[in-house]
Amino acid sequence: MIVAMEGTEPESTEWLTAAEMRTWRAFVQLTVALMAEMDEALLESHGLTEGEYGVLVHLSEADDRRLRMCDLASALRLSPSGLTRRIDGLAKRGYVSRTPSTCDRRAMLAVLTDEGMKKLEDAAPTHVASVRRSLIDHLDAESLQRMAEGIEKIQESRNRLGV
Amino acid sequence: MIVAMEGTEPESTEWLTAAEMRTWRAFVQLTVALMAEMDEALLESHGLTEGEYGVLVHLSEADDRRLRMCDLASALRLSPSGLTRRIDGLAKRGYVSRTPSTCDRRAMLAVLTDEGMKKLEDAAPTHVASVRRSLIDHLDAESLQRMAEGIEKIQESRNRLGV
DNA sequence: GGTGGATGCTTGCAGAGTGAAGTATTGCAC
DNA sequence: GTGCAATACTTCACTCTGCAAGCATCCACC
Repeated sequence: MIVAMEGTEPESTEWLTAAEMRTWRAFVQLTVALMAEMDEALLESHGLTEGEYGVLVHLSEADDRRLRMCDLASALRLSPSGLTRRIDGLAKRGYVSRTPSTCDRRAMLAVLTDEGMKKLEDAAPTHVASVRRSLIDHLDAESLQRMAEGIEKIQESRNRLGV
Repeated sequence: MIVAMEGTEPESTEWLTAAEMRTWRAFVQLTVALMAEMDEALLESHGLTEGEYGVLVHLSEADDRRLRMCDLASALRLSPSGLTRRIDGLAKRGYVSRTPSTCDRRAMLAVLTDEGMKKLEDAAPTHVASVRRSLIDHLDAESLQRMAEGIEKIQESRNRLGV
């Protein structure tokens, strides 16, 4: 493969060693599979996409169960228009409502309704079970710990370098 | 948060501990950021999406630089129609061509053109650099090794259980 | 206290993906 | 060999997303 070196020396800054390449590919493959499984499980059992579930989770954790659209959008890494439409869908089903902000009349607040909270409480066990079944149950405590450390290390380093 | 337990006991099969929850969230957050960075870097510098790059990579590694559409689709985890359109785009730019299979007249083969191969060789360093800059350079050799082991372990276990 | 740039949201449009339907071909059962 | 299910691909209709444009509001500066 054209991006992998034959040797195993890690000092190159240009190419990936074969081992690094394998790891990268495995990582990508795993994450794609994981996300697909999460999504399917939740959609099938509760009619929610992972994206919609994410909205409910974020709102449930916010003060007063409400967030400004723009804050929610950046938390979900979604464009403003993307969020508008996602909230449209959730609002139509009664899980979220919109309220204009009193302090900034430009802003809209997305509010988790009681029905939405109920839906979230309903769906959460399915989501958690998926996370367990797809990922966590495949690691013993020590490996899990190490993976967590690795992820933390990456995030730290990335944040430090401002990526 | 409604899916995280307060304690740290790992024995529950229903809920996630707070630590597990943190790890899961960090993982998701990291992967989303990573994929976005990869995609942006490649698109900006070479006008290829990660998906299109994937097509070129797979074809470049295949015998005779060609693959049946259906095999390519499953390798890329893409629906048949999705692949048709993606190949349309690459064919329009001359990187891939289509040839009917001689042995099975239902099948079409996607073939990597010389121009496509050149494009791939051109784009690969960018992709590799992204992988380094976004992920691999943030880990020392030992941590990288551990992460790789963890991913392998997960995949093994998942395969064994037929997930 | 105006005014101009920044900010927040929605809408129109375009791109990429999926699933179902349609067509062509294969291959197994009989 | 004939019939029929399975397979391979494309097209169509739809969804989801982002960008650009448009409108309302805010804020900072004169």
